[in-house]
Amino acid sequence: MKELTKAEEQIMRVLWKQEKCLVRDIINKLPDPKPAYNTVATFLKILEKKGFVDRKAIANTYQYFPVVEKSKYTDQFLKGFAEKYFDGSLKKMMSFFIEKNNLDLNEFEEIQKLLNKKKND
Amino acid sequence: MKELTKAEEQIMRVLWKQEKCLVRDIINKLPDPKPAYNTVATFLKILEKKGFVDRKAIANTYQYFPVVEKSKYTDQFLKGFAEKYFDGSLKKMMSFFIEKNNLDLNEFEEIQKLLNKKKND
DNA sequence: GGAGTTCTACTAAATAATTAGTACTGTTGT
DNA sequence: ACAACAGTACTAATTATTTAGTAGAACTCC
Repeated sequence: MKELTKAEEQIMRVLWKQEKCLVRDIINKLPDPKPAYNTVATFLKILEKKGFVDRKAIANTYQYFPVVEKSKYTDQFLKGFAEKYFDGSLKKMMSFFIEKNNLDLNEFEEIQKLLNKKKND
Repeated sequence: MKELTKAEEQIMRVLWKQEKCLVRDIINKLPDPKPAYNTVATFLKILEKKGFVDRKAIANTYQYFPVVEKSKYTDQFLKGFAEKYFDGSLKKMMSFFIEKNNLDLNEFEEIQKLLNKKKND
């Protein structure tokens, strides 16, 4: 799976949220200043070539939709990040979160519950 | 704090590991194909301007060292990532790890221990 | 049935990131 | 003192990324 550049990523994030979109829909979801229609169309073409999106002819236009799942992308990305910054250890990365970021008590407990559940699988 | 581009990041990672380096040391640590001396020197200049590194005259050359801590950078980076992909919720991001990645039993327990310790602070 | 509108394909301009050359400065060993 | 070497500053070439224009196809609605 290739990497996404920043602009490509922004469009993928819209697509992941909406599941399927016309070019116009994507523009509407993007923050101001809105890019030109063709700018978005160009990125969709790039993303299609990279294998991140596909499209379906519908009425007199195309509907675009993600081919790579968001969770697959984030998973790979975070693993890559752990590789680079935490000796490839997800445990170290999680420990870093726990140490560094103040989760509130509820959140701690929810995570613990989840851990217990997982542990018994 | 600014963002690092890929090439800049690679140099920072050497610097974070070594703490202080001459240009030559950095080149030695980089994987083949090794970049030209001047390539590295250029990036160090950029990084200096961006406020990520500083340098000290030593003997007849300069010694470079990081000014931004690695943990500060990763922390900010991961928060930004959580922002974009997990509605800003670190808890969601951690849950994602737990669901997705198979930590082994030991790792689970270590994380739990850490959580307990933190909870009682 | 043609003026206006909407979309696509193709292309290209603008900007950012990456890589390294050249010229100069100072150091070293003889 | 000076040839050979190492480092630095300045500059420039190359490539990747971002942005959007232009031309043409197709539909739309008097």
